[in-house]
Amino acid sequence: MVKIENSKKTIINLAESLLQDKGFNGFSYANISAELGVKNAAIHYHFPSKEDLGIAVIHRYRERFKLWINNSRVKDLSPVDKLNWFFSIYSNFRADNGKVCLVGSLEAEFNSIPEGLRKEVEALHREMLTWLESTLSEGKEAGVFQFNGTPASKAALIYSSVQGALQMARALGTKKFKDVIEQHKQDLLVS
Amino acid sequence: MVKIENSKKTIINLAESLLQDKGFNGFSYANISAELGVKNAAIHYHFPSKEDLGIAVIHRYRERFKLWINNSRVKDLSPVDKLNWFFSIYSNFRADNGKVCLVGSLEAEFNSIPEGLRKEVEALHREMLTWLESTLSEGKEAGVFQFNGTPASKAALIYSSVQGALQMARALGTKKFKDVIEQHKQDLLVS
DNA sequence: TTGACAACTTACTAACTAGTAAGTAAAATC
DNA sequence: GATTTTACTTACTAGTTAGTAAGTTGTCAA
Repeated sequence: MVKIENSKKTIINLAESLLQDKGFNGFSYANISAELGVKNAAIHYHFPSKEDLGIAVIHRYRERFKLWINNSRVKDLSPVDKLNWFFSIYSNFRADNGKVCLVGSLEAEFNSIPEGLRKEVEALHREMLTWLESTLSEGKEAGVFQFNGTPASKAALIYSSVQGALQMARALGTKKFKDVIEQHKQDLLVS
Repeated sequence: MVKIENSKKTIINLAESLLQDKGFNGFSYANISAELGVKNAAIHYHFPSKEDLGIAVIHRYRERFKLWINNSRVKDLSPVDKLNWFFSIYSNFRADNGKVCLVGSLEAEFNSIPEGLRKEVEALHREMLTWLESTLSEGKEAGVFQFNGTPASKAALIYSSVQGALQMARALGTKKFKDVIEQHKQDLLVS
């Protein structure tokens, strides 16, 4: 009998990677079990349904994001550095590896994924938008960001753009993604 | 024997709708044949493989986009109205019906779709970006648009944002999409 | 040392997937 | 009027999917 080390964590890691790579409808339990050298029933033991597995991936990401933004290494940054940190989540490793945002991947397939997973995606999206909004607000008040409109709609613009740009990078290359990030900075930063 | 009227066109219509709704890996030939009241082999007669069908959908969209932008009803518009026309493609009917951009849908699943389809998606994306870039360029020269950076990267920003915002609308509602469009106008238009 | 429990395997199912080969009916062409 | 072509149906396949029930093994606690 093959024992998986840190089974739950290892399975979630793999599922997260597959989600970003192939999408929810693009991977199967067989992909995971084959990779780990176990039978598919071993995956079902930990996550009875695919919906459970998907939810676990997003839930962990929500917890992680909450930890990040409340950790002093992010919380105490200047608004400009907070924004750079946010962009770096996607620039380092994701765009270069053809991976996309979990939220974007699942929202693209939103009408063909289970109900419970949709709720989880919605919650994550709201949480990330809320953080981005308050960061923009903070920066505007501090006089380092300039933009018209509300912080909420500017946050929605930036977030949706990052989401779309990661997908764009797959077809048109990483450079396009980096161009978009630079453009956001030019639009936003007071020079 | 049930005869489909305008069979090829009707099948492509349905496939396009399913693509925008469920994604490439989220629909099957059975969905289409059931909807039309025929057998799945009837669909295979017109489009031997699913890749063929996907390519046909994107190819038709490319032709349609080319016709639109070369038609005087769009070509002769002012830059501002061209941009409004572009936004209206997505505002009217797509965002409200939970449908997303074809390009976005397929790029989100890029690593789990057939090779030939990827090429077609890439071509469509390039064509749309090129048009948007030249529209932005035209508007900047005419003094009706204001933005830093190159028209190319501003075009990539706007396009990726529309793509992401359509996906966002599914989880967070249509209003969020409309906020993003308004924000783009505020960012861009000379007041 | 025993028993309980966790983490698997074995072996299976029912439903669905894209795709095919051969047959049929109606319409168009000769 | 005969023949060819188009657009389907019938009937099937091999592979994959998520999911389950029952059995096995290794570990840890009493």
